[in-house]
Amino acid sequence: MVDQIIDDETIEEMEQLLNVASDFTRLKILHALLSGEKNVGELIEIVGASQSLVSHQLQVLRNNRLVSVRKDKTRVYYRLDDEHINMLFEVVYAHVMEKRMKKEDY
Amino acid sequence: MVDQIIDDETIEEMEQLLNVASDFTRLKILHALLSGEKNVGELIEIVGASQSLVSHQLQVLRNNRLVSVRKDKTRVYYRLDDEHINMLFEVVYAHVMEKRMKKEDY
DNA sequence: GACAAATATGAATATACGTTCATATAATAT
DNA sequence: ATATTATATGAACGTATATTCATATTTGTC
Repeated sequence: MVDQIIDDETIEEMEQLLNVASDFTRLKILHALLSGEKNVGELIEIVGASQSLVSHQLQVLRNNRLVSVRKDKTRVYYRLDDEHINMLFEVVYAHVMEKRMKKEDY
Repeated sequence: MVDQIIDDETIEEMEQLLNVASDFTRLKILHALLSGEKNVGELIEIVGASQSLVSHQLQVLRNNRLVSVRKDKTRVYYRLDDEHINMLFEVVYAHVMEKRMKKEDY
């Protein structure tokens, strides 16, 4: 399926998505959202980063449409806007685990 | 499966993998290798980047064990060292395609 | 050994970006 | 209206890294 020719524009878009995903703070946010929507305060708590940092990174996730927003009074709730994020997590997680195995029997 | 608690060390390793994958040149190299092993000269041709750049990026892929190496006389052949790369490609590709659909009916 | 071809490596540069700090905005409550 | 809570935003800084240029290394051939 993917072992066809992929044009450069598509590769660039793939690069873009992977770039957004390849940050510790954003990964923690995405992971937190796997179990359902959370507001910013909750995310700050779970991720363990500063308010400003979490807010900035949420902006990045928003701009790239990985998350969508819902406002309720003063709270802002974020949730995953993409079913593929789950699969992305699965694949990357599986990779990391396998590499860990291989390392053990060096 | 992944909607469990994932410790920070694992997240860091996921970040690391995604970082390696999130580069245009490296993505093109990985994509070229999906169809089978290639030597450096062939990769330079396919990717359309300079000899130095391809060689540098191959080093990054090597260091992170995404590719493995085989030498034959003066040629060096690279191939994917991981079955998950295929799946990673599939997932990211699917994501990009879906986002493209959604954009069309803005 | 000298030379050529294939690949790797090191230094230098420029740019992108993650994080912090300070401040702004928006909504609610008193 | 003021104060408070929740969230967003802008500037500044430091660091990581992609790319280029020049040079080194390795292997094979003459």
